[in-house]
Amino acid sequence: MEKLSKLVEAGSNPFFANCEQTHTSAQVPSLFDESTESGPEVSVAGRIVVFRLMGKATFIKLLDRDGRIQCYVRQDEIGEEAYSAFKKYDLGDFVGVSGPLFKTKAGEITVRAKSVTLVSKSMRPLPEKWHGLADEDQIYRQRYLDLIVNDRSRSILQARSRIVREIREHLWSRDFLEVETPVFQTVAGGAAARPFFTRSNALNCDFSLRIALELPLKRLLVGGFDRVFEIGKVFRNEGISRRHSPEFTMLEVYQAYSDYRGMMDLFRSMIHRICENLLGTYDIQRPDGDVIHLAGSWTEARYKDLILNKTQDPDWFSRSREEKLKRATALGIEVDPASEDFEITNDVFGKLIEPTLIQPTFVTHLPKELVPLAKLSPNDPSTVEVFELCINGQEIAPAYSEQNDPIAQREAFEKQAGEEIQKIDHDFLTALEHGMPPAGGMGVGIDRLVMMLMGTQNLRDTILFPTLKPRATGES
RNA sequence: GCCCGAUUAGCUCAGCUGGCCAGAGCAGUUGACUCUUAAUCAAUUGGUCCGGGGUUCGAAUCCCCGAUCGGGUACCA
Repeated sequence: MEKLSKLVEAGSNPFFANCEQTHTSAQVPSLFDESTESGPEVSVAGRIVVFRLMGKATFIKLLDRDGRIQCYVRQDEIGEEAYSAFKKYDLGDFVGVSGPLFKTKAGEITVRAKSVTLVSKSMRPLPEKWHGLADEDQIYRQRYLDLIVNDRSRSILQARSRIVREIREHLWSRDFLEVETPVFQTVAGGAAARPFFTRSNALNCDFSLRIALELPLKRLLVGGFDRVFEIGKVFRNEGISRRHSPEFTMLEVYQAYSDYRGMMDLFRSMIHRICENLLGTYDIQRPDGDVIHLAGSWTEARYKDLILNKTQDPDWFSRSREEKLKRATALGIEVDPASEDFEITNDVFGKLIEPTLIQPTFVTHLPKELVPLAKLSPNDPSTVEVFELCINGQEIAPAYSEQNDPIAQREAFEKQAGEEIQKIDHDFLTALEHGMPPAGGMGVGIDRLVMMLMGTQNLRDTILFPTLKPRATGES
């Protein structure tokens, strides 16, 4: 603060200044010619994150969008007056540095400053340079500080953006149309979750925020857009945890004249593309040391077989509700005693099987009660034509052969609405009655996908600004 | 929602069997230093020990209430 007013008194307000950036920290090393031990003149710019002053010469490091670049500033090269002004710069200030390249004794390619310009002053100190910022609350509340000092956070969040870009390019290249559908919905459908509500003054009515993208996208199938996808935020007013965020990003894809098996190929090829173009590996290291192998064609397993295998009970599915309840409890899981038959079985799946599916596994033939929007399996009408892809012990992507029979769809909705207090989207049913082509559809939780690919343990590490409780008072 | 844990300088943390002034490193400030890599060396500033109440001659430390955060758990096809 005092420094700033001194600067202004001295007639140089840094906030009026700007500078050139011809290259980034990542581009500079490739410009250096090892044979001549020299490089061209460059202009780099960034925030000072290292400041090592040694009398009449100083090393600084600038942080730009690609990382860090070292600069060497000498009094005899920028002049006495400029150097004494430079010495007053602080960690955290933004500067531009221009000059040729050289290699230090330690072998680091460095910009030898011919000029240094202060372009923005930092009036608050940076977090500790060695330990970085560790306070989790502050990491999320002041993400900008986290990004400055914690390289891991930077790379995860940059990777997220690049992953989404690969997904888009993959789908574009297969002639999918990217669309945007409404966040405000009169009936929040396509999933079962408590919605958030908001109000329109102009229309004098209440809206839910969407909990899924599904129903509007299927209307587009009816309308003849037979390959569509959307990447967007959905909102669920439920608990927050390491794996749950109230707003999160979904990809939903619908492809007519395909089915859930087509979605398998689509998703696998998408992940393989990311491995190849971005990660440079098909093996993902988990924090616990396990490795997820994404190469190849991935395992398939029937829901029923997984259950029978886990319960070690060949008669599981013919047992009574009470008997299942007893046995599930004996396996060491908590089950709501009021649960329906299929819910008990699904608790066994969710609590005992899913967490163990670290390697990619397509779980197929789910019981129809769990999935009201999918087609029944022709061979076994108690199951549906779907897969639930589990990787990293989490459900990453469910996909269906989408239900396009309006009568069957209405029945499934009514059954669901009877159990839970849920409204039926009648307009969607009307749309189905106009005819929807057979289609495969898939939903992908982008945040969880990034979590898996980046090997992080907390969903919030993949979200730039996670939802937090507002600060009670004042500012720091 | 419930159960555990945490909260001390701008940041990272120590101190917690109740007892001389609440400490260190980094950052800041002042000085020395023309190849540093957590630069080094010397000096120095900085505290509502999360808030409130209680026990006690005495509380950062023990007890109660509250706030915030984290972990687990529940809800979430």
